[in-house]
Amino acid sequence: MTVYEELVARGLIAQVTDEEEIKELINNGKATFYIGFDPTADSLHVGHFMALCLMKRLQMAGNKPIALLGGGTGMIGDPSGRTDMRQMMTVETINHNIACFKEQMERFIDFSDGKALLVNNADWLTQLNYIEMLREIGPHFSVNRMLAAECYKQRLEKGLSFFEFNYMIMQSYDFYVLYEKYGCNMQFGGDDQWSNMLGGTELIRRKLGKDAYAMTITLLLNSEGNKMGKTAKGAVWLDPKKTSPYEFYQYWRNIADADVMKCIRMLTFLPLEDIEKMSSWEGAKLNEAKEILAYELTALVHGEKEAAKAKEASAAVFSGGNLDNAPGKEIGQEDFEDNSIDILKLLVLTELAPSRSEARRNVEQGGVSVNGEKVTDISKRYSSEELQGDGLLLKRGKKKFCKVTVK
RNA sequence: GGGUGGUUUCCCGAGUGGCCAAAGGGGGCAGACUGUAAAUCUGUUGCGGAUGCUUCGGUGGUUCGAAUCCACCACCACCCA
Repeated sequence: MTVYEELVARGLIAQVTDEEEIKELINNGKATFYIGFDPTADSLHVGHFMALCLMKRLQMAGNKPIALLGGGTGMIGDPSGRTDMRQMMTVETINHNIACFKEQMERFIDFSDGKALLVNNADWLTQLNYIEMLREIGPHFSVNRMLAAECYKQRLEKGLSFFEFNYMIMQSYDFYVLYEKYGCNMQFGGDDQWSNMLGGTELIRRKLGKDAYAMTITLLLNSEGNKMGKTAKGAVWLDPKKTSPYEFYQYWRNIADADVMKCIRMLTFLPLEDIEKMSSWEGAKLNEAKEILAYELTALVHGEKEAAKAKEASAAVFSGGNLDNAPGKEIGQEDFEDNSIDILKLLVLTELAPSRSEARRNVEQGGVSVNGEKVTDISKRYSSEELQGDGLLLKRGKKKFCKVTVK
């Protein structure tokens, strides 16, 4: 099976500019392609992860990836598919984020010996001279056409500033620069990037009379049509300090039935034959698929060891067993009053509840238990002796646990 | 530059002087049911143990009392230039 066929089979490809050409290039390792990452946060998330996996797949097939960090484009912010403007970031924040991205990317992609490149578009975008720039590439863009682009639709109703409108031009210019500098002949990106990417291929054609190609990756949506990898509290991060391996594992373990197979197909590296076998699983059996998905992804992102720990902790917490790896929290002597601590404070300290009010509600509604026993008294206190040794296993709701011990 | 409309709690959106911590919906959380799924039903959803405290773009003002009235400022949308 060729790489291209595999990508199709996994449902990763959304749109392509020229299917035959792209097949030919990537199947034969002749593509030099780039994917852009704007440094919008201090960690990559699941959406980026898909892009990185794609890079890896193509790299394994002999193609050369370029990871483009958006130190320049990040100064503007992509308005595609958004209803409001992104918050402008300071240069310091952008640089910090870039450093974080770099570190995480190096764990996935092999950048040694020029097998892949890591570049920052701030290197050329910030050097541009406004007038020169306008004369050089301005004539190649039609405002009429830009406005017709799907990605601006929402913004044309809510308002789009000239500032953001330029994003597409910057991204197109990136592609052009990379083509000239590194012979980059292909761009990949999320499906929401389609318009921006076409801008690039068109600019290259108009300026250089050469063909370049673009391909978008299917956005990972759940059965309700929302982007995956997002929780009420925000994104599911790849940085273990922001989303612990346990939380990461749990996110995938709790996925909806309708989405499991799609995720396994799109996100894991399991062979397609194995995935085929799983696709007939139904009902409770699907739970096994969820375990596999959670384990595989956690292993890819955090390593086998962390994945095994997360799996064990989950098993322990949900069906009994060794709790050593369960999420835990140590509290200090200073948190005690008269050598004891009340249940609400424990819930807040362990971050199982965001505030005492919320914690109180949880207790009142019968959602809190300690060492398996339901707690209904909001003024219940625990002495520091009770927290010695193995500590207490606090549980809020069905899925949130924390083992509290004293320092 | 001129005009009109707007800015409400996580989001949408009601509220136009006291009965407002603020309707309704979405989302979240908890409970029941289950398979750590979905659907459904119930409760809950600013902070605080409580008398209470802090919120309705910002700043001042009117009033016994303001999310609601006035002034100025900021931001946004639409229309006219």
